[in-house]
Amino acid sequence: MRVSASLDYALRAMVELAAAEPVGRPVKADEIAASQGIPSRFLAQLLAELRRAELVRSGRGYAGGYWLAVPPADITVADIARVIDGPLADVHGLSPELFGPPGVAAPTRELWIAVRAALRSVMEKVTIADLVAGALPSAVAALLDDPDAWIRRPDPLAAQADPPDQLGSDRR
Amino acid sequence: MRVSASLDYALRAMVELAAAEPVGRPVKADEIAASQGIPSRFLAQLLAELRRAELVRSGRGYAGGYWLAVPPADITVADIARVIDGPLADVHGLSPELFGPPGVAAPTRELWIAVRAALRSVMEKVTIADLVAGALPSAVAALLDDPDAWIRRPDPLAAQADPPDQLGSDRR
DNA sequence: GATAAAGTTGATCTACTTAGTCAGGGATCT
DNA sequence: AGATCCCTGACTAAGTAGATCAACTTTATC
Repeated sequence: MRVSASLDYALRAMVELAAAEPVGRPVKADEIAASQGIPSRFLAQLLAELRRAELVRSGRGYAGGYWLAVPPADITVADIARVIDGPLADVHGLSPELFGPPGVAAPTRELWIAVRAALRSVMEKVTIADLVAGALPSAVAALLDDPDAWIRRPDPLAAQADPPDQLGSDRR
Repeated sequence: MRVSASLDYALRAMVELAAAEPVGRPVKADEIAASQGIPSRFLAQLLAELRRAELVRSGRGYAGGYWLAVPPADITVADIARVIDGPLADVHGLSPELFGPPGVAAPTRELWIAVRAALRSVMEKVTIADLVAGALPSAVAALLDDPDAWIRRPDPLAAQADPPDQLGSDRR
C-alpha cells in the first residue's frame, strides 16, 4: 500500500501545471523538475504517459511545454493514479471482485472491496483544483480533523523488541 | 496500492486458525496450505513472521502446528498488514507526515494523510473474528451498500484506445 | 530410544518492477 | 539557421516479490 515515486511526481507536476500563471501557459518539463526537485528525464516519461492518457497536452519548440488538457476541477487524484500506477487496488494481481478466496476465508473478498471503496472515497473526490486551492473537499478534510490521523503507528517489530510484557497492554 | 500475495496469504491463514475446531487446536501449516491453495513452503515463512510478531504461537512435533496467540477479536487486518508489508501507507519511502512536498504541491501531503486515514478506517476496524463470522463492522459494511463499490473502473488506456470522441463524454 | 512428523533457519533463484539515464530525432519559435 | 524543447525507445542498476530447497532441531508416539 505504498504511493510510488512516479505517482507522487506526476501528481505534483499536475499541481504545478494547474497553478501556472497565467492559466493555460505552457510550462516546461525542466521548470517543473527544478521547482519540485524531480529528476527531469524521469519526469519527461511521466508527462508523456499523462499526455497519452489525454490529461495534459504538449507543445514543442521555443515556447513549448505542457498544460492541462482539462479543467483542474475535472481531474481527480484517482485519474492520475490509474494512468501512472494502474488500478487503485488489486489483490495480488486480481481485481477484488474477481478474487475468490476459498472456504472460510471467503469474506476477505468483501474486505478488499471495502478497502478499495475507502481509497476511492478519497482519491476520486480530491481534484487538482482542490490541491491548488489548498482545501480538500469537506468529506475528505473530515478525516484530518482527528488528530490521530496525523500520528504514525509504531512499528510492531520495534514494539516487541522492547518488551514491557504487560499482558494486554494496549493492543488494537 | 496493491495487496501483496504475502498479505493475502497471511490473512487467509489467520482466518483458518481462528476458524479451527475446537478453538485453540494447533493447525498444521500444510493443512492451511492445502485448504487455501497456498504454496506450503512460502506459507511457512509467513507464519514464522507472524510468530515473531507474537500474533500466533507454534508447537513442534507430532501434534504440532500453529494457533492464535491472541483472541481473534483483538487482531485487526492492519496488525497483520504491518507485520507482513510494513506501514499501511507511505509515499515513496517516507511516512506521509514526514513528507514535505515543496511549493505549490505542499497540500499533497494532507492528501496522503487522508488516504492513510481512509485505509486505517477499514483495516484497523476489521478483526479476524469479524471475518470468521462473515460480518464486517457496520461502519465498514456501509461502504459495501453502494453497488458502485462492487464494479471495477474502466482502464483509462482502454478508454482512449477506442475513441468515440465525444467531448466530455463522462469524465468525472 | 528410534522414528517420523513438524517447525526453523538460511541460502538461493527467477522474474518483475522501480527509479532513473541516454541518445537520436522531430517540431517550433525567434 | 539556430536555439529550444518535446518524443520515442532502448537501456541499466537495484530492489522486491514470490517461491523453492536442503540441513537441522524439536517433539510426540510406539
